[in-house]
Amino acid sequence: MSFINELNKEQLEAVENIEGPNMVIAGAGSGKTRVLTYRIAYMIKNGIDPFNIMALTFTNKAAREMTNRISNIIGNNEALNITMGTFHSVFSRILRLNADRIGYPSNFTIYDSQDSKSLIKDIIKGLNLDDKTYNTNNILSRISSAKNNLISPEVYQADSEIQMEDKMTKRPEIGLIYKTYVNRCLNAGAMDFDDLLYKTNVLLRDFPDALNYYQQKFKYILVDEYQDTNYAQYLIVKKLAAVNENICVVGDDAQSIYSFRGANIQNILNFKKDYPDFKLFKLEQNYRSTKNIVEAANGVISNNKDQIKKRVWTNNSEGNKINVIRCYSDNEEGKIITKKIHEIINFEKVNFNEIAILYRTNKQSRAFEESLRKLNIPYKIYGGISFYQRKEIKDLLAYFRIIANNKDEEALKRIYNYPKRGIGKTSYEKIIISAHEQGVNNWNVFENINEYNVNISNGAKKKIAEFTTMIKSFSAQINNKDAYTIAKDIATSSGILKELYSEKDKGPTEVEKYQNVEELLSGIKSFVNSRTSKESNSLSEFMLDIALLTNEDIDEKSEKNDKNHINLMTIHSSKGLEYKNIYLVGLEENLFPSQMSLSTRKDLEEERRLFYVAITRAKENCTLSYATSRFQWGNLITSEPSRFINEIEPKFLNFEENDQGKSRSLSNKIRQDFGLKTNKIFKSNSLKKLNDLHYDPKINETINSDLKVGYNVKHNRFGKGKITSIDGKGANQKATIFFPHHGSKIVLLRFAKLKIIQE
DNA sequence: CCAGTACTTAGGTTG
DNA sequence: TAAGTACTGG
Repeated sequence: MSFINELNKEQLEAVENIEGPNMVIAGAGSGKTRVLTYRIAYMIKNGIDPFNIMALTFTNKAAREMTNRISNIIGNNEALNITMGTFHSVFSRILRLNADRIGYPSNFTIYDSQDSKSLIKDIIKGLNLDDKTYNTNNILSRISSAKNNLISPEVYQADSEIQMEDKMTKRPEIGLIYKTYVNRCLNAGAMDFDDLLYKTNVLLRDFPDALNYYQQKFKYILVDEYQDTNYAQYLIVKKLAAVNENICVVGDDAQSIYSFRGANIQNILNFKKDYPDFKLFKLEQNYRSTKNIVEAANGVISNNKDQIKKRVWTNNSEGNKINVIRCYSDNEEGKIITKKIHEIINFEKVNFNEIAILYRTNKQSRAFEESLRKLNIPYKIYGGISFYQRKEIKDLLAYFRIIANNKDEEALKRIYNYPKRGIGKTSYEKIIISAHEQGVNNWNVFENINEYNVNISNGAKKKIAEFTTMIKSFSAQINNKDAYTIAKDIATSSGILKELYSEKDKGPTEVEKYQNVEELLSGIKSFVNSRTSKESNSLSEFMLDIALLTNEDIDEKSEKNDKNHINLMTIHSSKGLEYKNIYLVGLEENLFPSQMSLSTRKDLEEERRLFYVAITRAKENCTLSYATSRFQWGNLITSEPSRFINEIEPKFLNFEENDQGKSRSLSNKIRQDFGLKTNKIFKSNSLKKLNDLHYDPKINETINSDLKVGYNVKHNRFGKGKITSIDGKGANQKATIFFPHHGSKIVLLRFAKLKIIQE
């Protein structure tokens, strides 16, 4: 293998030490992926059977890319025999093989977080608890963190410390909710994301033969992004590696950004306790970024107390300073950044795919999306709602789910009356109550509606019988027909296709829904075509890890996957990626760092690591921007620049003038801003005050100064009308408009998108 | 049971 | 703002 000249000394050592416990601490841009791929290729070249290797990655995409790269290095398809993927996907497969041992059917459903939330909401309602004290999201994250720490409902309810915490927050029944939730999932033959890790631990704990089998099988274990593993993941790895101790973990404590998901930075710090004779390799040379970027990032991260000692350095050129741009509003930020991008594309001939806009929260993408569209710059938004999460897709999938697994309660809830078939919510609720009284699954009552004494009309009972007959007839066929044939049948017989087809003329959203369903069906068709004769092409097979796929996984497979676009994503999803030009936007206090992270050092340090991750994505140019005002839930809030800008040494920064308002934004004035601290949040009732003081006509383009009394305008909802008066100033400006069909209305100009009609 | 409407409330990152 | 829920009258 000719890799020796492609690796530096430390990298080479990390590649060649394949026995025993190893930890690779890999600074940003230090060639971590290269080390991992070469290491695995080296193992295979040295006679290790790929079937004995397990490599756990952070995303499915990373796993696919690594498999390809290894194949290229070793020159054959052996890499396909490595067990490689995310924790969730690898262990969901193992769980399916062993499902009967832990009381699950092998075709168990995987509940996504929508399903989990909906179930928890149900339980809270069923227990007659106040849904404000028992906030669904809070409860779910509490349950999730219990599972990630392998705390069972019984332990949860018995643990005095936990009980104390819940009493303090006046939610003593969380334990009961947790217990009910677990039972309902078991009853429905469903696992949520956390169960995939939790139940794997149960399997390895309670079934020594299974543990032994997988210990023998996975003689070599590699874990990427180890800093982002949680306790449940840690323990799985520890158990599997216990016999052979050929374990290699790779990570960077400075890039740990998933504690909200239970990730425990201690896992990386504790490695030496579990494996006292471990070897440590530090990759500190950064090959990605310029000196300015590397050193600016080092300075920022040094503000954190908890970290492994290392000094990331680079031989690359000094490069440009980091630009800082001030904007007046979120919309202006969108326009200015987009304009900058437009310029480098046109004048510096930068390719679209060398550019990324990174933000803290998904909703920030909107302003950029709009401006990019106006300038005709192709872009792709990563993350956001996955294809499989769309309502129309989930509805059809719910049919597939319940056909594969009749007990899937969340699927039943979605579709018992979709499309409308005359089974009302009241009837459904009566059935649930009856099922709970009898201690059976909801489906049991559905399929035997006449045997249970449920007080609903005979008409409704008849509809229910028709519905269950349909589902059962499909269930009977599911293993005899290929996925596409049966999926198409279901889409037709259920009435979904007809329903969506008939709504198509309502508007573009409806057309899109129909197209999405068509796309799902054609995806199933190509799934069927791609299967060899040895592989199952059933619908159940297709459904196996649908819940674990992200948009990126889907795009990757699709042929129209055109990479020539600029990239928009959250900082979290930018992990592991690099771009020549990074635009890091929304650098404001309370947004980044997020308001929720301000109360503890631990949370704030994680935000700082997130900031560190963000700037180290940049190879050559990094631009930071912030807006001094921003719309949030219909209210305008003012904001101060993020403290993180201040944490970069000034010698690395270049405060750029915002050329949309040169006269207003002198760089020394920007610096003054940094002295200010807390944000003032203006709620609706104090909006007036704000407008009188701060209003800038350029703040929001929707305010149309061209409007005058007497103009004929068109309103989205009310149609044509005539302006009879305009009053108020700035953002509070409103018009009274007379609409022939709706009478006189007063509208806020900043919300009403009025079009002037030329007479 | 259903459709249209008024009201409420959302804290953020993901497999 | 936007999404989801509760209410109301057909």
